[in-house]
Amino acid sequence: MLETAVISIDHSSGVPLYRQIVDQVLLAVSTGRLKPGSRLQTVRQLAIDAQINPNTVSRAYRELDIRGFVRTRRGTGTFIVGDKGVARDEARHREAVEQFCNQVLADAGRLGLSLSELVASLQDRLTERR
Amino acid sequence: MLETAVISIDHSSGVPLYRQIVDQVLLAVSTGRLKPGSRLQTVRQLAIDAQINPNTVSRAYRELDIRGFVRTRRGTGTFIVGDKGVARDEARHREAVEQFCNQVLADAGRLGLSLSELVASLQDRLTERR
DNA sequence: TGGATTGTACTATTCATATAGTACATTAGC
DNA sequence: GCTAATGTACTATATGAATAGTACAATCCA
Repeated sequence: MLETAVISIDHSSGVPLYRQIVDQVLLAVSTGRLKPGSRLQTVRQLAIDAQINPNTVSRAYRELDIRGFVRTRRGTGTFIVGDKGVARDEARHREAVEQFCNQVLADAGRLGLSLSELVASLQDRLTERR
Repeated sequence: MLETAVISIDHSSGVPLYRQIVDQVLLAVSTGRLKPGSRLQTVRQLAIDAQINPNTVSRAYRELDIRGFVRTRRGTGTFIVGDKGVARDEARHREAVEQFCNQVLADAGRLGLSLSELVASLQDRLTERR
């Protein structure tokens, strides 16, 4: 039971749930947060945690399996595959940052927060950190 | 024809198209990129540019109209509304920014994205503007 | 006045997504 | 072998989103 809760679902983002799962696992792999052999949450557990249907989780895991990033075994669980995990993929990582920022901006826009004040606030935290 | 193409659609993001439009307009308003009186692209033009259906654009504009951010007039176009900027509570606003940033940092952390690269990416967008 | 432009309404259709519910298959471990 | 846990298959259903197509309404402008 070493699996960490890497996956969190945003029900209001508009992004398909199964896709949020896939994306987050891929990202976690590319950042090294999930290493080969790491065990994902069980289908049922993630379904409970994220308050979604087990079928939806299963679908996401199956897609990851097909794409070769995880290996799934009935009765056992779903695990990150050994050497598919290629050392941190820089391109993918940059893409992830881009997408994440896009989402942040969209959310901010909805809340009426401006880009400049976000940057300012985040920057403060950068300098604060020692 | 002074409207600038503020809106770009990502067909592969999973985010509903009409929602991308709404979000981007809100963001552009909050950053001052779109000012009161600015004219949005026409329904048909944006539909062509973004390669989507005019109905989808219309739906987005209608939502923005209902929420009071734009004013739409047949035969004329769709324009950013004057003072939706409501005199705002600065303290409350700063608090909102703080909370939002906390959430962003939590999400980023879970995904394995560092604060510094986020700030860098967001900063790029600040200077990109024109 | 008349035509061009703009946004809207409406119906129908297609597709993806998510869900519920049930049953089953595989594996681990006692 | 038995049981619990795991993932899977299947059917059915509901909903949202996007599209196509057509017609219409309001406005502007020459």
